[in-house]
Amino acid sequence: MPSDSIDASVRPDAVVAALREAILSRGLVPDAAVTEAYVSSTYAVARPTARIAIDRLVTEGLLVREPHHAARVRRLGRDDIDDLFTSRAAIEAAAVELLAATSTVPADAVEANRALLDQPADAPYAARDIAFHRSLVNGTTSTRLPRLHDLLMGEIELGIAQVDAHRLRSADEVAAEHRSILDAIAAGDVERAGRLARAHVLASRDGLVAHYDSTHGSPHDSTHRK
Amino acid sequence: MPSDSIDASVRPDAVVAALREAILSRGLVPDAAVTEAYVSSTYAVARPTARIAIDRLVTEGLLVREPHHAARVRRLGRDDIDDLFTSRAAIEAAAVELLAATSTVPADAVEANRALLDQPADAPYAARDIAFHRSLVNGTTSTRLPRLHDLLMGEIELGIAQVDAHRLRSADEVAAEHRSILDAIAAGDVERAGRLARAHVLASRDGLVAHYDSTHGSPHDSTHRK
DNA sequence: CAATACCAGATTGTCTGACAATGTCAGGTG
DNA sequence: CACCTGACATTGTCAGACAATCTGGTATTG
Repeated sequence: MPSDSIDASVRPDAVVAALREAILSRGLVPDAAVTEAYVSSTYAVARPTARIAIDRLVTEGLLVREPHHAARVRRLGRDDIDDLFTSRAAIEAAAVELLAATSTVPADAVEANRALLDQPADAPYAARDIAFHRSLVNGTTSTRLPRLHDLLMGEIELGIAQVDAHRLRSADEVAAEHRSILDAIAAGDVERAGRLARAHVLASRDGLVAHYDSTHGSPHDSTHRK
Repeated sequence: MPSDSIDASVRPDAVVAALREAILSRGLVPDAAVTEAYVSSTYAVARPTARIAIDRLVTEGLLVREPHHAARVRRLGRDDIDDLFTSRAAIEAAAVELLAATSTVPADAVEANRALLDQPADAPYAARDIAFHRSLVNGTTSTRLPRLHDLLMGEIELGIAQVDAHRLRSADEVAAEHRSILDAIAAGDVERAGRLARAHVLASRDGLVAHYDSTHGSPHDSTHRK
């Protein structure tokens, strides 16, 4: 009972936000059925409205649905994590290259990275890390790159929640890499900025995938599909 | 769009397809109002169903909507074209690099490129060109890259329809570049394949933008609000 | 005569309630 | 024990209704 903290203006949006929160906080575990009736009664909206909210989360990739079946919370596998971060690396590299081309360092990216260091060393920093990356992409003049990035980040947040990986690397280490990316942008070094950004994201990918393998046992797969 | 909704028997999906067709074929011109009532009566569905269809096209970017206003067919400006192709270049380069890493040449990409050459020289080749690019991205093992690519291509098709640009370059020329990309993939040359793919898409961008400038004269554009 | 207040129409945003289609699963039957 | 059947759960869609909100024009007012 997340209570009815929904007096937002647009109803379906509020429901989407509440549902997303529930999913990402693992209030709804992977494979859990999310029926229209459940959403309808939990958030005190009509079933059509609940249906719309579920629809949106399906297109966001947080829920999956087959015809005439209840939607379920998506379970991300090793290959999904791999794919998500590989795609994300491409987007972020492109964004960072755009920034470097005009030596534009987004102010809130700097701010976000500072916040990352101000945290106590043992605090989970995933949210602040993500904030940094988002502000990088949002700092470009592009409107499509943030759109694509958001799409990926929604699923990635789900993946991070499912692969219960806190602090695979230290916040200091991560922040230092962020710093070097910002430096390359400021220097207008397009090639280096892009390379660093790509490497940074791919390192996260490899860390997560390795962690996934070590916790889920199965050691072989790679580019094979299920 | 064709990303997940494979069941065409679903009403809203059918309406979405029909509406998209109408928009891309310019049956609905830019800035034309698309009210729920219009969709409802035109396609003989209830208003809620029409609303859902409009919703989807808004998230696809073909329609724009402000609260309490009718949705309108999106008008793409110079900056939009630029942004779309720049983002697309990043996606396609990433896809082609994935293919080259395993020297995987998608069979239907070869086929699509052959079809491009078999066309009479003066025929519009936009559809076949797009088919080639789609099959490249779909040929990867990634599931997210095609999703992102589709999102961009939907808007890009709209842009190509709006900027009435037939054959800025000859089909032969385009097919030759495709050929060299396929060669690089077959050779497993990741760097070269990515570079060629990026250049190929950016060349299209520059051609379209130049054409836009020459036909629309004024260097201003984008969504005009009052 | 100009500026403002206000009213009517259009359109969206959401609800209630209903019904058919489809998929699931437990029980009964041979 | 395999198989059929029918109740149940859930989705997919519809119809109609009503309040909220925006637009544009008209009437009121200074």
